[in-house]
Amino acid sequence: MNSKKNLPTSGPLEQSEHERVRRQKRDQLLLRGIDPYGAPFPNRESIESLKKRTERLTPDTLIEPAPTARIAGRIVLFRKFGKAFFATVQDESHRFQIYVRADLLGEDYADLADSLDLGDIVGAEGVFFFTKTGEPTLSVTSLVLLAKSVRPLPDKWHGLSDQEARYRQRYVDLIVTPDTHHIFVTRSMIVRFIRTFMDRHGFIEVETPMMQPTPGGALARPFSTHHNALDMELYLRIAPELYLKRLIVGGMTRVYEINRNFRNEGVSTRHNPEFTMMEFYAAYASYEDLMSLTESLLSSLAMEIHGSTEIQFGEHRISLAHPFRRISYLEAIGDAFNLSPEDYFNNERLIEVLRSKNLPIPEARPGKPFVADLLNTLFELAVEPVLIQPTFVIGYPKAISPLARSSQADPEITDRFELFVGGLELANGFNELNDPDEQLRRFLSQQESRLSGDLEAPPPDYDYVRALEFGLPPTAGEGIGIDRLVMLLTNRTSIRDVLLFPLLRPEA
RNA sequence: GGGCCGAUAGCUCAAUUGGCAGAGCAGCUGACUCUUAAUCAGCGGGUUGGGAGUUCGAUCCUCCCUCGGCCCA
Repeated sequence: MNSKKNLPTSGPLEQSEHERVRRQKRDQLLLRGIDPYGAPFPNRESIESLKKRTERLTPDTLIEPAPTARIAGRIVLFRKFGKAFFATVQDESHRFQIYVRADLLGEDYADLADSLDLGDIVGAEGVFFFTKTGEPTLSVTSLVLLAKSVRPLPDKWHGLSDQEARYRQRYVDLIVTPDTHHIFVTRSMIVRFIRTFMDRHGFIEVETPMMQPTPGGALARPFSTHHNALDMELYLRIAPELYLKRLIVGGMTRVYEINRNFRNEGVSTRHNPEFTMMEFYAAYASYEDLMSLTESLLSSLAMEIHGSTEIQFGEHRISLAHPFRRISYLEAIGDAFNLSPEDYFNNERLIEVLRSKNLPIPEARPGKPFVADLLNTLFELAVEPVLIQPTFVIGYPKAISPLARSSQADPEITDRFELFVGGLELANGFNELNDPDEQLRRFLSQQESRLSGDLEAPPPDYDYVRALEFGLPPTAGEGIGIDRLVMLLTNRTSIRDVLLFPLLRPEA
């Protein structure tokens, strides 16, 4: 039996000496009639606002009466003297120094000063002044403890560098890592900008089911769950696609949705089981229109976030100025491997190339065109990694694009594009299939793959076919991976750095 | 799924052919009413991720497990 288990504790977690000391301080405060988890602190001014309000003052121009202020935040630095102390208070990512003197606080000083710790949350009221060294400071006339922190913060200088701890205890990471706070503020700005952009372009934002009786709109394994009252199986959506197109049938001409998709797949620096996508559909438009819209969105977004269309991503300098480069899928592969057009769909030739480059040969999968996997392997290994500057890949063969509409000019090619930036697949768009009979045939063919073991093939959605039978106008649709876009614009190579709470295994 | 790397005090990190596990910050005690990573003096703090093996002796070597990071698939 661990001796620590015998010590007083309010929870199941073991306590360090630090915690025991802090809990004792907290209990002392209670005995003196001070609530360590104080009341609300109304009419508080943010430190950001206080700094803005006083930023033009200098020690020479500060005249009586000096401004007063009422702020609140967490003590992140603490410099104590005999009967006075300086503390740095943090509110959001902003910091302000307060100066607390026994002779100004009277009896309150002794009660509080001895029991304050780094990490405590306080409210302070006082008068603005400059110290000898010119630091803007609040001379405190009233100080209240708003929340006692009974766990010590990480090293005030080194912060939290253990990646695992930063993901698992994001609350601590946010307190001590200004960069982390900044990423999520930026993420919010990005999403807000996209919404405004889409609204300005005549799209309306909609919300469609996250729980679907028939998962569809992508090739991926879904998460499943159960609805008790209706006693039915439901699936967390892998894409909103089929619902959004139903809305186009219903007469909405431009819709978008920014929300989570769920795919029951592995976790990596580029994949999280739940991730955020924007999907949007425009009736009467073509995938060419969507490419233009995407170029415009990305370059104006870069201007908004960075004040420039030039951004840094890892070792690369990337220009998001439009237009973006366009290349053909097959030609890109052909160029990389010195193939002639008659080799493009020749399985033996493609396998030969893979062998010669010592690349893995994919296994044939039931119900899936083998050539698609061969081409994709070549594409992913030789083409994607070098697509650093924004590039639209177009001209995808029908064999690897089961959801897209065939081109009128060349039935073997689809009217589809994918956008790559910094080696990341960022967007995927195409002209939508609107022939209900062809749609049904593709559903049934996918059903066959499904029955022969392809767990990524979705089941037929007969209601969607019925919707198409009422008539879907020619429509172009696109999905943009929001997490990857945030990675790009915040220069992060792991998706976990742009998710507040990435999925991790349970703690040991 | 595979390879490499990592897990030591609350945090950041040391250490030992295999021989009492150390520092800085944080904490505690004391001094100090203009500091800003405050300073000065003193003190306490460890199941070295978990388990097994080898050994007189394991934080260190071997094996298994857990969690994470990076790369590959």
